Amino acid sequence: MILEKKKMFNDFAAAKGLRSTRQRDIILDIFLSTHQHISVEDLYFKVKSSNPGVGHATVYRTLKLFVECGLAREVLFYDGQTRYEHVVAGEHHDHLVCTNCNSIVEFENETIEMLQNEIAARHGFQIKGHKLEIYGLCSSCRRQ
Amino acid sequence: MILEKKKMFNDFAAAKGLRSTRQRDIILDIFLSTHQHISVEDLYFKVKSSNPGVGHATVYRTLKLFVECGLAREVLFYDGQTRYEHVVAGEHHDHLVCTNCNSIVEFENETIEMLQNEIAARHGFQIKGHKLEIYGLCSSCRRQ
DNA sequence: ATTAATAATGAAAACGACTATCAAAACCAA
DNA sequence: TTGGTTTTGATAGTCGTTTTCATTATTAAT
Ligand SMILES: [Mn+2]
Ligand SMILES: [Mn+2]
Ligand SMILES: [Zn+2]
Ligand SMILES: [Zn+2]
Repeated sequence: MILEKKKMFNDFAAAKGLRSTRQRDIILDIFLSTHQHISVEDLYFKVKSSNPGVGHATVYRTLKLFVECGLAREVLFYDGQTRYEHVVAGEHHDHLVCTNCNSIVEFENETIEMLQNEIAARHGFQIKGHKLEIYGLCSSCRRQ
Repeated sequence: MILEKKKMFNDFAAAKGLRSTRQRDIILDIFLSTHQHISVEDLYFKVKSSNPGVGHATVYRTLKLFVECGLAREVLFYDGQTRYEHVVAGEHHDHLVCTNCNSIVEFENETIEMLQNEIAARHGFQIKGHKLEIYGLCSSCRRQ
């Protein structure tokens, strides 16, 4: 799984004529070891803790490469920070976001996806992507 | 319609113990005269053109009051600017956004709204709001 | 009307996430 | 090795927005 993704990035880099660097390897390793919607800042701190030399800008730059090669997806939940999540091949999901504790639940809904296609078609749009987020209070925040 | 909305704001302000100011009246007038998803910057320039004295910060502050009182809704389409649109009582819509020319088409879909409620209920969420944006190429941008 | 308390304003500075710059370092093909 | 090219990281800059704070306006009480 992880090796597979590393290969994915290496192939992408090779095809693009990118050089192989220690920094990109480190950032990929650490990104692959994280779960769910990590902010650039958090990833940067994780990287720094084991590799103090790595710079801010490199983390930003490298995450964009991950998106370009299909390893990561940019997610924005309006706390003003860009987050990245892992792309799982053939999978797509949207998010329930708790406005109190910021916890996130992922969900999939075929019907909604289908309806979106219909809506786009009806308006002559060629869909490139979409963003569906449901905001509210998660079950544990409701109780308190 | 416009008088109704002005009353709405006045009532809100009174209930909140806000003072009535020339600036807030001006900004409300001009906001009510605009259409669809205006950015703070654009509204600020509109305000300035007839009332050069009004400050940047006041426009930002006042728009937040409009949202709080239910007159306006914040919309973010990821060009990095916050936009505001008019709230029409009892109406809700989502957006198709052209990634090429930035044009926006509004749509409503009962089924999707219903499915969102189901999804939230299934996960124990109490919905506060949602955001559904479909990104793609509009019909005229497709042709070119 | 005058006053006094307090809220609102606007110019300017600060903020925060991100991007650009650029000299130094790393990479890699020859 | 060498040398051309890419990448890096410190730092400065950008941009939308928020904060600060001295000044001004509003309002309720006199
Ligand atoms: Mn997710
Ligand atoms: Mn709209
Ligand atoms: Zn919660
Ligand atoms: Zn278009």
